[in-house]
Amino acid sequence: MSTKYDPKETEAKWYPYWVNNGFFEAKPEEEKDPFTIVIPPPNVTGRLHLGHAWDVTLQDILIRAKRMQGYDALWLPGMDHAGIATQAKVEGKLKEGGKSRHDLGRETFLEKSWEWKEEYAEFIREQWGKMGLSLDYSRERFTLDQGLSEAVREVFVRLYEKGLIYRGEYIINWDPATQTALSDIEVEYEEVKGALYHMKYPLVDGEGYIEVATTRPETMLGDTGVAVHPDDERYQHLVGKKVILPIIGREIEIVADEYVDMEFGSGAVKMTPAHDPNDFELGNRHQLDRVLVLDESGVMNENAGPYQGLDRFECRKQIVSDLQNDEVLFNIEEHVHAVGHSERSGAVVEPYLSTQWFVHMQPLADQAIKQQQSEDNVNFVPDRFEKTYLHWLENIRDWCISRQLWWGHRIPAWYHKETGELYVGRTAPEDKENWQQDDDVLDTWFSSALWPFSTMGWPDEGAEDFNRYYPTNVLVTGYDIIFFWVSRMIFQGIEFTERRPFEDVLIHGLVRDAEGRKMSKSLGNGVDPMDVIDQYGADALRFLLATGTTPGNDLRFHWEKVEANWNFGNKIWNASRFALMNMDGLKPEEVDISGEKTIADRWILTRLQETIEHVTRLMDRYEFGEVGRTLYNFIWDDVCDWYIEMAKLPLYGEDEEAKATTRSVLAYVFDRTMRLLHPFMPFITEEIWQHLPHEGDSIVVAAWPESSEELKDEEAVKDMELLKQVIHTVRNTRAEMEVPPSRPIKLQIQAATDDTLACLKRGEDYLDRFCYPETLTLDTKIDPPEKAVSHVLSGAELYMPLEGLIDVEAEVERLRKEKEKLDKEVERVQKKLSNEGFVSKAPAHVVEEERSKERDYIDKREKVIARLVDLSS
RNA sequence: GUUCCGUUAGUUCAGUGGGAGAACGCUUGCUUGACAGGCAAGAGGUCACUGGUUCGAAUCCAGUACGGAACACCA
Repeated sequence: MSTKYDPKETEAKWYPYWVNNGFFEAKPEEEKDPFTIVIPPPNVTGRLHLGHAWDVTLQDILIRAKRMQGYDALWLPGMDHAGIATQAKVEGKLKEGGKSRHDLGRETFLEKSWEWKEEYAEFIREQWGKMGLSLDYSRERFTLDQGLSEAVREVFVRLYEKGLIYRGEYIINWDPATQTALSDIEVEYEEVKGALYHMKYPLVDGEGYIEVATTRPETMLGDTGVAVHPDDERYQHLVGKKVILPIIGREIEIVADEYVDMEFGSGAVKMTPAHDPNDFELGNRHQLDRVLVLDESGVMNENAGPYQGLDRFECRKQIVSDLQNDEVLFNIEEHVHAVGHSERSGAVVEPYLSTQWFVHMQPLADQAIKQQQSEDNVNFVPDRFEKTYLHWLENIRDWCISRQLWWGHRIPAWYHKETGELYVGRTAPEDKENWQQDDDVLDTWFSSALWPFSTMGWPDEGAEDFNRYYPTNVLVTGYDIIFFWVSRMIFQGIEFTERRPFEDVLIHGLVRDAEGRKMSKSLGNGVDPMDVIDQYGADALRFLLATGTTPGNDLRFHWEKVEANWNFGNKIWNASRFALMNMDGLKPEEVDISGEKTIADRWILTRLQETIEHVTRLMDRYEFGEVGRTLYNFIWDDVCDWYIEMAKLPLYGEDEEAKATTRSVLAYVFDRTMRLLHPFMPFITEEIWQHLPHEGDSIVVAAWPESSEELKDEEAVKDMELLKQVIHTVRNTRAEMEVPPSRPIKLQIQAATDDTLACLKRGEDYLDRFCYPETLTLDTKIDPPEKAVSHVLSGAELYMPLEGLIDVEAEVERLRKEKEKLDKEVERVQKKLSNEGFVSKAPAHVVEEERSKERDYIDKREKVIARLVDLSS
């Protein structure tokens, strides 16, 4: 074994071994309770980023721990076809060859898209492998698989038959770049410095004009009315009259509606029912015409009169300039407002009148809210995200689900070629030559909403996996997709399986760069997890991601932190090397810790039991950061810095029996520790575990450690406390007085009681090894030597005669300071204890603790004072 | 505008009603038979501010300031 840990070699070795042996496969036939997680399916568009890496690391930790804890653990992998994103990529590739999807035709384009999918799916699997994920590949799914597509059709048809899916002409969010409709949540609003353009529309009867304002002047071409508030005295006399729309010359009516805010602007609003959702509704109430002035690519159409053929932004410039010349537009005011952009293409989204398919959300949302109020609610971790979720449901709006794309689930609706009759069904009508299927596909999220059950065989409710593994136990995802995905899985799960699709939702944040900025392509500050793995290994990356934060919070990525975690791996590696070198081919059946053990043996075994308990408890509460810290400190501080150093005594000694026991303890402790750490750092723990005396084929399927009361030893813990204190004090004194270990000192320790003396005697060998004394005197009564440095510990006094080195004055000064410190402590404790409220109201054990501190401080102070008297005499 | 989150050591973050913690960085000393990517010993904090509850508040409550997020927006 090399003195440096090389993750590359180790990590490449174990993953194929795990997969080929089927360790990750769920086994429904086994007499175990199932535990299920479905992966949030990544888009097949490309590389996994650090956000994915974080998400899957948390899931892998959970599923590995549960597998070891004896569950039939299923972690189901899969990918999402990602309609818009993938189609855009494939189209981009075609464009390089100077072609559009229309040149290819629907079928050929889909063939190309499937090729893309196969290529990238393999790429993603490779990345999963590098991360070390314990996914059950035998159950891998893709949202466009036959089974999942069947589920999509089933859901569509059932919702349609229930009246919860409808088709109609409404204002939707239109992305002119990708030329498809979007749902409300696929639009991101950004504050933009724009302008408010004030215009005058002249009255038909020539009696002046009415003033209106807009942020999108080009839409005026589609105006079909002007609205004022019915109570607005300025305009009451104008209601019912008509104005002439400049440029177009259309006569449009002034209507009264309570929607209008009298305080804003002039109190009169131009109405563009084909290009604004509010205007659309208001237009319905007043039977206003709907005039579309834009085509699907964002270019002005034939209704735009002289502006036909101009791009929408070009048109805006032009129209502003023209209207200014005509003095229709008389004022331009700076105005900051939120402009919607397509989440995918980044293009400015147009509210656009269009015929689309929608899900009627209210009944589904009501069901989900009701479920959340019941005992079988979804447990959000941290729970504050439940509020986010409920707030969204309570303000639900209908979901536009049709997309003008080819890559996706085609809407199972057919129109009769002659009669135009609509048919919705699981399969095409029998006389399908007379019918034309709807060209559109469904929103990608429509299929991912079914993911927890469509992947398990639903709608076949007799499917084995569906019955065994659904509902799933926990879903892990980022807070940024609660609306997109989590909430939709919940309401669809309730509607179609009558159950919540998962018990818990573990929410994490975003990975940010070292400065706290979001990682983005435009900033170029993204970090590729595969680069991190290449440099430091997957274990280091995983440990960083698992321990970097608390649930729900964002995580900053620092390379230094990855490096620190690599160091941790290296530390484990070297500690294990030490253990293995001393184990000398110990066989599993030879591991025997029943013999007589040293203080260090008993102490480390106690610490191990505490660590097992603590880690197990924290895992169930998803406190991975705390687990990580607990293991880090146990391994580095307790095992490496103390236990290994102490174990060297018997290991390098002559007592074969003691040696054998310590070897066994080493084997025992390392085995349990590797298992506890395995979910976090699967590769290095497997590598080491395989070298240790072990039974079984892999640590992946080894049992989770259980703590044992019999191995806890309070006496050893007490002994260690005192010994560590003594050793620390001596080291400290040596460092301060600049006495190197090579220069032995006389060390005298006076124990306050026989018990303490016995304890020191038990640990004499350790004191000998760690304090480098020339002579070591232990007694209950010691004559303080002259010119010695002294330290008062709880229960013992330490004397180190340092002739020639000690400066009596400095020593007196140090002791004075020590006394002052103790004075303050005594004062503080006594103040607390003299407070009647404290003594009567605080819990008894807290009061007793303070009393015991008081005794200890007073005792120490007396001894310091006595020492001062000695030195000054 | 509503809701939520954050403010703790130089930096990144834990903690959470009973005397402030880790990692990294910094200082000093060590080629101690696993590891110098190591070991040992240190320095470093009015836990943002103001009130309140409590015997006791960094921790709970209210407000303020600053930073961030989500949702909703009046053309």
